[in-house]
Amino acid sequence: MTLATAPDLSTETDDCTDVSSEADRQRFAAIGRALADPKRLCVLEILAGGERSVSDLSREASCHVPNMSQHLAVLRSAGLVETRREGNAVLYRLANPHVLETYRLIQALAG
Amino acid sequence: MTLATAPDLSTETDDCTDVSSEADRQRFAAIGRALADPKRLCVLEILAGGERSVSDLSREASCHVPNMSQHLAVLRSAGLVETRREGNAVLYRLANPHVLETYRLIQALAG
DNA sequence: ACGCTACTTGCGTACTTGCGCAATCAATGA
DNA sequence: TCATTGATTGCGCAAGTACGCAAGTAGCGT
Repeated sequence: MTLATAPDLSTETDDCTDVSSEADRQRFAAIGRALADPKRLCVLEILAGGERSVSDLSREASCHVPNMSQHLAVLRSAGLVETRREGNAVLYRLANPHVLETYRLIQALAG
Repeated sequence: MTLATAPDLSTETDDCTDVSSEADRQRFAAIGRALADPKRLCVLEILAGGERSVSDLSREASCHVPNMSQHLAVLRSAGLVETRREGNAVLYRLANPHVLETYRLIQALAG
């Protein structure tokens, strides 16, 4: 019906004509959701400058600590950031360089 | 307070210590939101194989046409897909190669 | 004009998310 | 042990989102 080039990629177990399973797409979407909030993107930008505590982050992103903690939980469960404790403080950092790379690409898309 | 490397990037007009303005992050987040749904990711995968009509897409992604139309509207307003009319049909395609590249990176992140 | 097919929009409902606030947990120091 | 600082969790509400269904719009053929 379309004149489209075609469905070449086959051998799929799923409804969708392509590479990923629905479960996979669910995981990818979770990452999308983590990247779907300006405050969380702000956090990524700050963390690009290095490890920060929750209170640092909430100060620099101007939001209340509990709210920041929730945003960080989203980022963490998406695997975009990791933590370590240092005494009283919990320090957050980017999980790996791909995170920033992905964010840069999104910025380019919005360009 | 942290031992973190520091706030080097300065000269910002904004609350956040980094490169983007809040308005920019809002636009980036809109792209994140567009990527935050499995069905929309499915659409991107299908469109990676070439232009498709709305009814093609809804069949291949197994969802009802009006629902698909709404998902496509989200993708379109995020600038991820573009359309052209061909007679009765509206054909959707990826707006540019960066879209797929970004999606691949997200998949890698989820890896 | 009509009907037909393809797509979009509007509306109601169920579900999810972001946020502030209060309460709680965790680590340190007196 | 108790107080203090730092972070997380639970709760309630407002706002946003996904979906199905019905209604509306757009192009094509008769």
